[in-house]
Amino acid sequence: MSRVSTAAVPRTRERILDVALDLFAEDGFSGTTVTEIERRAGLSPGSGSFYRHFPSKEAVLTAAVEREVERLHAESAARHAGPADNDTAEGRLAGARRILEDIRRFDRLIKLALADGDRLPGLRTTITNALRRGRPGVGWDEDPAVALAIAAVGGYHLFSLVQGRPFEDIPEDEFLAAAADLLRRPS
Amino acid sequence: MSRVSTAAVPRTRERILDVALDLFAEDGFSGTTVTEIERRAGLSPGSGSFYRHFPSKEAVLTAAVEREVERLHAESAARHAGPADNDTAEGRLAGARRILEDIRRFDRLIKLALADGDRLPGLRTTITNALRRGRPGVGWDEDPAVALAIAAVGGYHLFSLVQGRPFEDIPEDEFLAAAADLLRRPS
DNA sequence: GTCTATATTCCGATAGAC
DNA sequence: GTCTATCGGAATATAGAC
Repeated sequence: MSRVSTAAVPRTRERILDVALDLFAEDGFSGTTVTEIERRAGLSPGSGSFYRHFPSKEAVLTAAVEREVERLHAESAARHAGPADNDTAEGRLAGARRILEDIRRFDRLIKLALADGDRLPGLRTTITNALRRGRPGVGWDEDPAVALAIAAVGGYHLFSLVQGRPFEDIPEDEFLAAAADLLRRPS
Repeated sequence: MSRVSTAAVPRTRERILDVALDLFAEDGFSGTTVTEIERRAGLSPGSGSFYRHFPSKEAVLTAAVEREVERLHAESAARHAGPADNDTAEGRLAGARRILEDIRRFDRLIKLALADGDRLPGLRTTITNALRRGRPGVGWDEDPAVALAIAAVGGYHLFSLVQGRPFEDIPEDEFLAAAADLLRRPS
C-alpha cells in the first residue's frame, strides 16, 4: 500500500494484463493489436500509452502468462485439498467434474499453447507441470484410469470447442458420468 | 489433360494451396503473410504473383480448407470399408489406432478450427460431419464406449500437442491399448 | 501516466512490362 | 504467369507536451 489510492479501479498495468490474456487466447498473438489492448484497457486507442507499462507486445504476453500460471497455481493448492474418493459413484463423479473444471480454468493457456506454443517455449512445460500438480503419485503404470479419464474429459472439452457445441451433442452430465465410471478401481 | 506440360512440378495454384494450409495451421491466419506463401511456393517473395491465382488471402484460406476436406473425405471412404470388429482384442486395438490416425489426418483442420474458427463459420460443422462420417449409427445413448474412446484418443493427441511430447509421457501403444479396452461390448 | 502526433516498418493488394 | 515497382493502410513503437 504505497499509495493513497484505494484503487477501486484496478491499476492500469493489471487491466492491461487482464484484457491482453483474453485477446491473445481469442485472436492469437499476431491477431491481437496493441491498439485493441489499449482500447479495452480504457486507454486512448492508438496512443502509445501501453508502452509506459510494457516495453513490447511480446513482453505483455509473457507477463500475462506468468501471472495466470501463478494465479492458477495458487487456486490449485486450495482446490485439491482433500484426497480423491474413487470408491463411490458420487466420489468418482465429483472427481470427473473437477477434471473438467481444471481444464476449463486452463482453457486460455491451452489455446495459447496450441496456437503460439513456439513463441512461448516455457509455456508448454509450465502447463504440463501445473496440470500434473495436485494429482501426484497417480502414475500411468500404476493405474491408467486417471490418465484415461483426464484424456477423455480433455478430448470432450476440446472437441466441443472445435465444434462450437457439446461434443457429438452429448450432454455434459452424461459424459462426465461415463468418464467417472472409468475411475472405478480395477478389480 | 488440357495442356502439353506433363507437370513434373505441381501447378502453382496447387503448390500455393499446399503451403498455405501448412502455414495457416502452423501460424494462424493473421500470422501468415502472403509473402511467405509466395516464398514457399517458389514465387518471388513480396511480388504479388500470388494474386494471379487467388483474389485475396481469405480466398486461399477457404479454398485450401475446402480442398483438404474433400481430400480427407475421399480417403475416408476407402479407409472405413470394413465394419469394426470389437469382439477381439486385436480388432479393438486396430479400431483405436484408426481413431488416432483419423484425428492426425484432421490435425491441421482441427488446429485451424480452434485458432480461426470464427473466421470460417462452415469449418466447424464440416469437421463435425466429416469426423462423424464412417462411424454412423454408433449413437451415444446406444453405446457410449465409442464416443468415450474417440474423446480419450483425441485428448491424448491434443494434450500431446500442447506439451510437445506424448501426454504424460505415456507411450502411444500403451495408451491405444487402454483406449481399445473401452471398446469392449458392455456385458 | 495519459495524451497528440508521428516515425518506421510491414503487409495486403495493384499496375504494367515481359 | 512471373517479374519489378509501388500504393495505401495498418501496426509497432517513439517523442514530447501536459
